[in-house]
Amino acid sequence: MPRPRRPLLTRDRIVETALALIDADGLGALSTRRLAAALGVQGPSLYNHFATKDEILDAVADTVTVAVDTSGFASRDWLTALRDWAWSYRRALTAHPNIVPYLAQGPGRRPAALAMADAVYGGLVRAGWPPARATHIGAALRYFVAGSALGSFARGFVEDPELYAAHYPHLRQAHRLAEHQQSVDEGAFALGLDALLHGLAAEYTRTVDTVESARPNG
Amino acid sequence: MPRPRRPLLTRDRIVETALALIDADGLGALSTRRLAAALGVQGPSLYNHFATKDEILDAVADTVTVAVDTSGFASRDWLTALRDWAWSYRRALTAHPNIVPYLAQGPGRRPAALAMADAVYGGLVRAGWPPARATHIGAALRYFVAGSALGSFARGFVEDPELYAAHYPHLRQAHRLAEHQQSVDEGAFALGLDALLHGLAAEYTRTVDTVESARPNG
DNA sequence: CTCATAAACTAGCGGTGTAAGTTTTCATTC
DNA sequence: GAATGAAAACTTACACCGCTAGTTTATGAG
Repeated sequence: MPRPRRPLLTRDRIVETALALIDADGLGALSTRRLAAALGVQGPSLYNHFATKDEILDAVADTVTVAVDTSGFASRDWLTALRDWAWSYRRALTAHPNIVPYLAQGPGRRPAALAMADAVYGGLVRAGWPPARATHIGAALRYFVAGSALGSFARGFVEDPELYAAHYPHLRQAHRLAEHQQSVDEGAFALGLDALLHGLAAEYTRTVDTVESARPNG
Repeated sequence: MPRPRRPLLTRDRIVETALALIDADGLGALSTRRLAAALGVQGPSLYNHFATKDEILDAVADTVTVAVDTSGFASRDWLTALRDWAWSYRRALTAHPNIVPYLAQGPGRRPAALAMADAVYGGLVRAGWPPARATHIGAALRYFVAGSALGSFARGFVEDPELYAAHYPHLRQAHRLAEHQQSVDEGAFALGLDALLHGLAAEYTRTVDTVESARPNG
């Protein structure tokens, strides 16, 4: 088949289909040939639109990140903004957990990821956090959200009662974690996020408020 | 070459070499053929000692986990034990960051990972946390530690000043993050862990202490 | 001494990412 | 409107991948 009258592929169609395949069968199951087949095309044709497979994955990762809402940093207090962002971030990632290991490596050159980092860091600095602290806070929350979305904690435990009964006395009920996967994973996230933010709020009054009030114009 | 007089391979030697290759060149660069070559052997010979490549990776992941110290749960208060464990866990993972994406998928059937989960959960329950809360706390800390070790936050940002200058005003200094990688990553971890534990301590006095004192024998 | 097992080998299957070169169509310029 | 160069599909091919099957020979147990 030569060049068709109307292109069979577009970058958007490729990314969309790749995400669907990743969601359905996992990151490891995405090959250029399978992706091309799903698009009704031969493998190498993809390279007319992307230079490498990683470039496709970058685009997929960024479309997932686009869904993250950072608008709170423009309109709410920093603590509320942080909480809303963290939940939105988590929702975006858990909607497509299989891409998380790729995405979690950092923003790289992906526009949506960079825009998110920019909004978070900017919001924290504007709220009065010293730059170094703002970096640390953004990183710490990213650690927590990415870790929570990287894989289900609950599904990490095999559903085999005998495995635990023998050698791990406290894990006797671990084989039942999978049943309650969502409530376990989400409950752990909620608890951890609340604790984290509680601790940050205390730190804020301890450092930022103190510094503000010590300044002539504070 | 037929069966040699003394075995060329042992499970330990395979795991050791695999970890060294992963440390040096990344998880993606570990192939059975490259691993075998590093051991002075042909690829398929590995399958006399391990059934699949994943079984090798499981063994590698578990040797990394063995280094994690959970002894605090037997001798210290739960908050100190949690802090010591988290730091030890982080040190073990950051010593071999390339295996973290594999290891972070859950304990599976890996003995060291299960023993760690057992110690943490058991310690928290013994300290008075309700079982569901103990699960959440263990999961939340695992999220945070795994997320922090999954990849450097600092190295996630490209060292290209122009990338940021144009569109991401608050990230103007992001290209310099790599210079301070360790202090950024570790500072973020320290800040986040302190905040998390601070929040958990508050939660403890709010729930567990209250319940204890409300019980007849409290 | 016999013989099943263990531990290496070679050959090969179906799959991978991607480079190279071909063909035809589209869009632009004279 | 003709010429031309880029675009977008194709086929072929390479080097590598995990793993299976079958072969050979040394080992260790009966």
